[in-house]
Amino acid sequence: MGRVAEQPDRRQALIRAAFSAIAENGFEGFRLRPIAAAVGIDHSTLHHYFPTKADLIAAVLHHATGQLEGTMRMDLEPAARLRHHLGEIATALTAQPELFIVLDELDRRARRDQSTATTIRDDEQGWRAALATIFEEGVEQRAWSVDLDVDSSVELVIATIKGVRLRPEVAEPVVEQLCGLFSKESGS
Amino acid sequence: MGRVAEQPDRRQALIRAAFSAIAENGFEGFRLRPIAAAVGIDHSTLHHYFPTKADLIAAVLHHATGQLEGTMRMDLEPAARLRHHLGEIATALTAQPELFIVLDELDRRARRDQSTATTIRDDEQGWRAALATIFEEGVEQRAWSVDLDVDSSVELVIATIKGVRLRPEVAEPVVEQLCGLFSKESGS
Amino acid sequence: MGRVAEQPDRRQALIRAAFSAIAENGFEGFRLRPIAAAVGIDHSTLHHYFPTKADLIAAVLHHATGQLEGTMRMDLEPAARLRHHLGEIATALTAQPELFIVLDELDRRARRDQSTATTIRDDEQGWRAALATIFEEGVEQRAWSVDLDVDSSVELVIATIKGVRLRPEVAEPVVEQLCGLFSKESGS
Amino acid sequence: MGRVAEQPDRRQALIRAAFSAIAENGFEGFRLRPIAAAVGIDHSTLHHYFPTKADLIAAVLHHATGQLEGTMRMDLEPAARLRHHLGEIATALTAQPELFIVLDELDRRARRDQSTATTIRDDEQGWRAALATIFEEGVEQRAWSVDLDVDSSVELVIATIKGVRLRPEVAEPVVEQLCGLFSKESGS
DNA sequence: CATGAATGAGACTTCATTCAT
DNA sequence: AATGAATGAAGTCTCATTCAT
Repeated sequence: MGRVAEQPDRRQALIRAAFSAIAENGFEGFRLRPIAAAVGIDHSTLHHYFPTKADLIAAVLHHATGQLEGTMRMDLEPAARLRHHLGEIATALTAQPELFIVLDELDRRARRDQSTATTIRDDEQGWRAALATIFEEGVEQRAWSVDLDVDSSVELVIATIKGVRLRPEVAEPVVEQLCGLFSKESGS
Repeated sequence: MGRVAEQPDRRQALIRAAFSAIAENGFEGFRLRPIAAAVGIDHSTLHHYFPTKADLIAAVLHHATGQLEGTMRMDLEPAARLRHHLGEIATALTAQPELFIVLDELDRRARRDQSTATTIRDDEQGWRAALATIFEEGVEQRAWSVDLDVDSSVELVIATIKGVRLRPEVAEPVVEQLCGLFSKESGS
Repeated sequence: MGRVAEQPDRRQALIRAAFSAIAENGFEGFRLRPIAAAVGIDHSTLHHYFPTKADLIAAVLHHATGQLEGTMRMDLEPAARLRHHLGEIATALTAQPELFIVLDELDRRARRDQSTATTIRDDEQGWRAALATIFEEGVEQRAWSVDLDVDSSVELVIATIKGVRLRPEVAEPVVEQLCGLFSKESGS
Repeated sequence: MGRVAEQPDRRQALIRAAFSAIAENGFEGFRLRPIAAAVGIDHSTLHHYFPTKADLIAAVLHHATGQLEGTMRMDLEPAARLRHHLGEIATALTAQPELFIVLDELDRRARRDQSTATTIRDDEQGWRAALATIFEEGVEQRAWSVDLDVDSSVELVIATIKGVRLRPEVAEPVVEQLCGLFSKESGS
C-alpha cells in the first residue's frame, strides 16, 4: 500500500546477481560485496534481504532448480519421449550454460550441506519419476533393445546428464548415442 | 639420527594431507594452516616445500591423476574388456571414495584454472584412446548391439563415470546397465 | 550522541598517526598495526578508511606537502625577501622537525615510486617559481654580488635546504651564510 | 693452507651485491635472500660471512665510505681548489650514481642507528677538515667575495652536496654557481 | 664451508557480520 | 529500508635467523 516501501524485485535482483556470480566463479570465489555492488546497494543492506550468506545461497538454489523445466511429451511413445526429453536437455545445456554450471556447483555443495542435498533430492524426485515411467512403459511395450532394469536406467540417464555438464559441446551426440543404445529399431 | 632429518618425505605427507582435506571440504574450505598442522609442522614451513598454495594444489593434482590406474585387459574381447574396465572403476568408486571426490573437485576447478584443465585433459588422453580402441575393435567385430559412433560412445562412457561420482552407491548397477546396452548378446 | 558516530575525523587522526610514525621510524619501519592502535581502532578498520597501505601513504604525502607553507614577503626587496624566506625555513626546521623528516623520507621514496615523485614535483613547482622570481628581480636590480644564473641558483637553494634537513642544528647559520654570499652589500 | 677453504672474495662479492641492491631498492626493499642468490650461495651460508643483517649493512657502509675519495689539489689556490674539488664530486655524481644513492640511504639510516651515525660522522671528519682548511686559507688570503664564516661555509658546502644527490642532473651547474658565489673575481 | 629444513613473529589484506543511526 | 563504521577471525605469504648435518 505504501508507495515508498518495498522494492519488490530487490530480492530477485540479488538472487540473479548471485546466480551469475556463482556461474562465473563458482562457490570458491563467491563473495557478498560484489553482489550488493552489482545491484547498486550497500553490502550491509544485503543483509536485510538475506541475513546470512547461506540464506542467499538457499534462494539461489530455489531459483536454479525452479528454472529447470523439461517438458515431457506424454503423447509420444516411450522411446521417442526419451529422445525428445534428452534432446531438450542437450539443447538447454548450450542455451543456458549458466544454469547447468550453477546446478553442477550445487551438487558439489550438497556433499557437505545437508539442506542443499535435501532440496536437490526433493527437486529431482519429479524427474526420477518421469524417467521411471518412460522406462516402465517401454518395458511393457517391449520397446527397448534389451532387458533393462528400470532403476538403473534412470540413474544411468541422470549420471550421463550430470557428467556431460562438464562438456556441453559433446552433449548432443552423447545423448543421441545413449538413446540409440536404448532404442530397439537399430542394431542387428 | 638427528631429529631434524628423519622425515624423508614431508612433501608426500603434505600432499596426502592436502588430498584428504580437499576430499573432506572441497576447495571451498581448503586452508593451508590445517594441512601444516596435520603433518605437525609450522605453517610457514609448508611454504618451504610449496612456495604457494597453487603449487600445493598442483602437486595434489598430479598425485590424484597418477593414482587412477585402471587396467585394460587387452586379452579380452571388446565387450568383455569394457565390462571389466567399468567394473573396476565402479569398485574403485566405493573403495577409494576420496580419490573420486578429489577428481570431481578438480574437474570443477578446471573450469576456471587453465593449468588444471590442461593437466586433466592430458591425463585423460590415455583413457580416451583406450576406450576408443575398445569401440573400434568392437565395430570391426560387429560386437555391439547397434551401429554406434566411436567418439560419442567414448564421451558417453566418460560422462557416465563422471556423473556417477556423485552417487557411488549406484555406480555398479549403472555401469552394468550401460554395458548391457552396448553388448549384443542380450536383447529381446 | 551514540558511541559510534562521535569520531568526526578518524581519517585525520590516522593520517596524523601515520605521519608521526614515519617521522619516527621512516618508511622502513612503517607498519599499519601500530597506526591503528595509536588511534584506538582495530587494524582491519583502518582498511575501511584506507583500503591499502599505499593509500594511507598517499594521504600522508598530501598532508605533509600541504603543511609546508612558507610565506613570501613580496613587499621586500629580492635579497631581503630571500633572507626572510630562508630564515623562515630554518626556523621551521627546528620548530617542526617531524615535517622535514617526513618530507625527507618522501624524497627518498620518490626515487622508486613514480606517483610520489609526481606529487612532490608538482608541489615544488610553486616554490621553484617563487625562487626564480626572486633571482630574476634581483638580476634586474643588480642586487646580487655576482652575475648569477637564475635556474642554477634556484636549484642551489633547494639543494641546500634539502641537504640541511639532515642537520637542523646548523640550518640557521648555513642559510645565513648562503644569503650572505648572494647579497651585494657585504664583501671585502 | 688448505686449498679447499676460503673463498677470499665471497665477502667482497656479497658486499658488492648488497651495495647494488641498496642502490636499486633502498633499505626499504633490502632482503638477504636475493643477495645470497646473486652471489650463487644458499641464503643460510650468507650468515657464515655476516651473522646478521646489520653486519652486512655495516660492511656495505665501510665499502661505500671507503669508495669516496675526492682528491684535494693542495697545490691550487683556495678558490681553485674548492672549484676543482666540487667539480670532481659533481662528475662523480653522474659517473657513480649508485655510490651516492647508497650514501644517501645511509644518511637516512643514521638518523635511527647510532653506530651508522658514528661511522659516517667519523668518515666525514677528514672531509670537513679539508674544507675548513680551504676556507681558512682563503680568508687569510682575502680570496673570498665576502666575510664568510668558516664553519658555516663548510656546512653549506656539505648540505649542498648532500641535497643535490637527489638531482644529479643539476649537480654541475649548482656547484658551479656555488663556487661563483664564493669567488671574488666576479661580481660588480 | 655449505646446506636445507625449520621456525616464529609478523606483514598486509579480506570477509561476513553486527550495530547505531 | 538503508547505511557506514567497526570488528575479529582468518587467510596467504615473507623474512631473518638457527640448527643439525
